[in-house]
Amino acid sequence: MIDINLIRNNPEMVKEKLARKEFEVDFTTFLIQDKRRRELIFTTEQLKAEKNKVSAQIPQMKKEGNDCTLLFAKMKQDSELINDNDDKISLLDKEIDDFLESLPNLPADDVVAGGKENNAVIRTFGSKPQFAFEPKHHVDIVESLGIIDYTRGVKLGGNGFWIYKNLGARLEWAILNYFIEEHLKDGYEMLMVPHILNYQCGYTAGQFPKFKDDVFQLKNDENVEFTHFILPTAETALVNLHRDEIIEENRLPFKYFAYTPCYRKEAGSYRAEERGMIRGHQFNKVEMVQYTTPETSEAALEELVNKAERLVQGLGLHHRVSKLAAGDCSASMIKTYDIEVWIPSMNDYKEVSSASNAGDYQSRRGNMKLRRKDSYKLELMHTLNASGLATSRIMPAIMEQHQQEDGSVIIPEVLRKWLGGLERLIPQK
RNA sequence: GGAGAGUUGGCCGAGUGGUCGAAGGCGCAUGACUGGAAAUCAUGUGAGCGAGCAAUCGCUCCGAGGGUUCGAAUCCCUCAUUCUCCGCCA
Repeated sequence: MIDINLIRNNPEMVKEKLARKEFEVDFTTFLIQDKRRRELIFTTEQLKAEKNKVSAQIPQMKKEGNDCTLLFAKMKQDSELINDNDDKISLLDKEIDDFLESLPNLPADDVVAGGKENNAVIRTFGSKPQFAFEPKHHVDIVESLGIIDYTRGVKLGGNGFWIYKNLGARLEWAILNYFIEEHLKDGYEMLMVPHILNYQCGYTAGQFPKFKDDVFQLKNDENVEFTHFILPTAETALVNLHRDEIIEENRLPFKYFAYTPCYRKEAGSYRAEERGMIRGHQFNKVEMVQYTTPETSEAALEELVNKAERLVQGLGLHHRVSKLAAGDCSASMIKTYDIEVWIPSMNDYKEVSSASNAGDYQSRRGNMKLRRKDSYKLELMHTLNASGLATSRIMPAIMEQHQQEDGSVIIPEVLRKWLGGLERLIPQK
């Protein structure tokens, strides 16, 4: 949610910034409704003040034995008028809220306008591996190594699921261990969170109501709207930890991370080129989240993207970092960096981490505040998140970038301690 | 799944229809006292919304939502949640 006062005071500026996110708005109706709402509140509150005043006199009058019948009749009328007005106000509230929550966050000033085509690569690590042989697709590699079972995954869960088996499961776990260990070194607090979340979590994160059909919804009664869903990313949980809380300024920043599987419907997004584990209904991810003061969130974003990048570097994978154009940032975010790893078979870079600053957008939706040390004033916190990392793109990248002519795959050094020192995966007969 | 008891301000806790945004205590802040601290004393100490340049004023909020009433923290209904006991279970 963006600040309603920004729109009241400077609708043109907000309109211009949203346009950079390729979002067209017209504030005419909103501004009229907002004005009407405030007028209604003003007159209704005057009525209430009068009512309260009279109410306070009633015990005294009764004590003195006065007849209150006429007074009660008038009070009843006033109460009905107040109720009518309150109904009108809540209707306006709802319309205004619906409108406000449909607006994406404003992009940062240093984020360029436009869509995906305006994303800018800001740095690159390593270079595209050159193969003296015909490199294989990761699906063929993992099958020949016997570390992923697609067929049986589909048998159990349907299209979009797979099974890590044997050294595949251990490699996946090693990757996650590696991420966890690095985050602990950096002083991030590890959390294990519920995988089933209530609706409000999706709302605070900025994913609902717009993207509520992208998650697996849970409900026991066909006739009611769902109240819970399976988390699509740990961000949805982590960003709700401090919902409806006030945090003393000097306790910030909070730095958390959590490993969870991520469950997504990914309806209709399948393409042949994304075969394998590039896009599944369930994938593993370690997610980082920070809660900061407004003035430190910029620096926190750089810290997060650097952390994520170091993880990819540690695995020796060629990748690049892009700063997204406004229109390619997700709705809640003011600025986003993507880390994309090179997938030879796709001849393309695929996202392994997205590091974003949500500013106060999520905090406003979730009512998350900080109290200033000196002034005791309340302010909205800033929230940031970054994957660190998703394995579903990392595993293919390792398979393809580290593949050898004999069909084996070199295991990155940093992972070996969790695999009993194993240096390479060998094809099964 | 069944039965019972709770949910009040940063925390503890009183309050069962009327002047209660809410006693009392703790904590915290400021001041006095002190060489300094402790103790003590005094004063202050929630959030949201609306009006106002501001000082300030008004409205709303006692788990959430609805209802009864002139009037609800207090009565009724629904839901959430915590605790205790019983049952079932990985």
